[in-house]
Amino acid sequence: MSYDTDIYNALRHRLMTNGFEHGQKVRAEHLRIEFGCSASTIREVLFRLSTIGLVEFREQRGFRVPEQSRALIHELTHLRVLLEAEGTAMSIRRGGVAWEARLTAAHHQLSHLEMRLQSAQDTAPFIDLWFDAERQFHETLISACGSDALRDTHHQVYCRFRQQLMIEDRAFDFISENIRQHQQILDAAMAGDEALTRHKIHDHLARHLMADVEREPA
Amino acid sequence: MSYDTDIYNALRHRLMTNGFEHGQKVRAEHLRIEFGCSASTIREVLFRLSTIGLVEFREQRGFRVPEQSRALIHELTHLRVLLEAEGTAMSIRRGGVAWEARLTAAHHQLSHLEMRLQSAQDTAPFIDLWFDAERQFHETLISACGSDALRDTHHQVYCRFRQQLMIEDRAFDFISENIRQHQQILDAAMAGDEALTRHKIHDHLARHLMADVEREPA
DNA sequence: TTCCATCAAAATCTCGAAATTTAGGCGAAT
DNA sequence: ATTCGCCTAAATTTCGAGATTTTGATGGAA
Repeated sequence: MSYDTDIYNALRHRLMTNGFEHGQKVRAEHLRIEFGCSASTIREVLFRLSTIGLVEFREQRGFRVPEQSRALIHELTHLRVLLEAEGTAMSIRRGGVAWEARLTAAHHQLSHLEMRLQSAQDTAPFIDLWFDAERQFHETLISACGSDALRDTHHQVYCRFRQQLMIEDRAFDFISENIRQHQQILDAAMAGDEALTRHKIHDHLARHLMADVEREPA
Repeated sequence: MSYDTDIYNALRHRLMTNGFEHGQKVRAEHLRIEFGCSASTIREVLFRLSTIGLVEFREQRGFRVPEQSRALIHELTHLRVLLEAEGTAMSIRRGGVAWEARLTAAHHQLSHLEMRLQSAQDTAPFIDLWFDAERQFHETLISACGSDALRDTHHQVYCRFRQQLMIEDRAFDFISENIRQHQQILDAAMAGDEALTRHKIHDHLARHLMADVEREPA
């Protein structure tokens, strides 16, 4: 793994989790010192990240983290539904036992984590683990779709989605509903029911579309 | 427009049309001389292009244009159908008169060009114009979808698709069928029939999925 | 107080060169 | 004739400096 790529991955991960505030400026100069490399190297990496939308570039004004936007979360959720539903349907057709095994394994990990979350006093130490497990489950869903282009596209959308969502305090408020929905997706997929699986994926992601409605009355 | 961005757009355009051969190495050193800038600047641009898949980066071995792959064309076509059908359906719901006007205009331009193509002796001078007009028509279809994220994603997929397809000798073999299909898409969209529009978009792009079957018997 | 010009500090942007790595040719040994 | 290792040329990667631009603060005028 090259130097460039290391920094690229490190920054991408930080941008997807909680390393930066929305709208905050990304100071290439500071990162240069932190990573101990030249400004050009940082600049390269930031340009790469700007191409997929994880940072915004403005001429002569450097890079900054995109503002959080309810509208953008909607758009990215919509794309996720589109890509994940299609990718999962393709996986059901092409997948086979190996895929079913991977999916069951991913769900088991996630499920196990969510169970522990329900009874935990302090959810903080689980946050990173849960996000990883959730990502793993959703990526496994589409992993047998046979289209690298679809997986790549989904990955980009997913990164931006995760960045927009960041860590919400209410992340685990609906954990029991999450457990139920993940189980339903798994069941439908294992039963080979494409239509039902699409439907359940839509339902699962739709909560991000509902957020506005929830808040309106408050 | 910044220097960086100029070079980015120039190279992207060249990669999408016929500036490079598939699999050919992209020599940063040569481009540096051609564009009269430093190696770092070229490198930045190439990294950006690699993030969306227009060039491939291999550590210590520079950048190269992706190989042409029938499978990849299939995958990108599939994504185009997914994104364009959805985006157009949204445009039908949200778009209004302004969008209908834009779409009619784009189709008129394309249609006019295709008519001239049919009767032209030498199609070569029309190629670039036609590709631009076709892109314009398809981008206009989704232009009122209300989702920047969908438009951005479609743009990336479209760039890669165009690069994979490049200029085929047979580009205009089916020009009369193209005219008919574009007209059908326009009619369905103007009639506000989402389902029919989706269907016609699928039919129109499906010819890229059929290419294998066509060639198999030969 | 508010607005605007000026100036200094900090950040961005581009470049050319040095260090590192790959690519390809040449000749010797099997 | 083929293979292997060496050597040179060419390409890459990284860096730090200098030029340019933005940012933020200070001070004077309305």
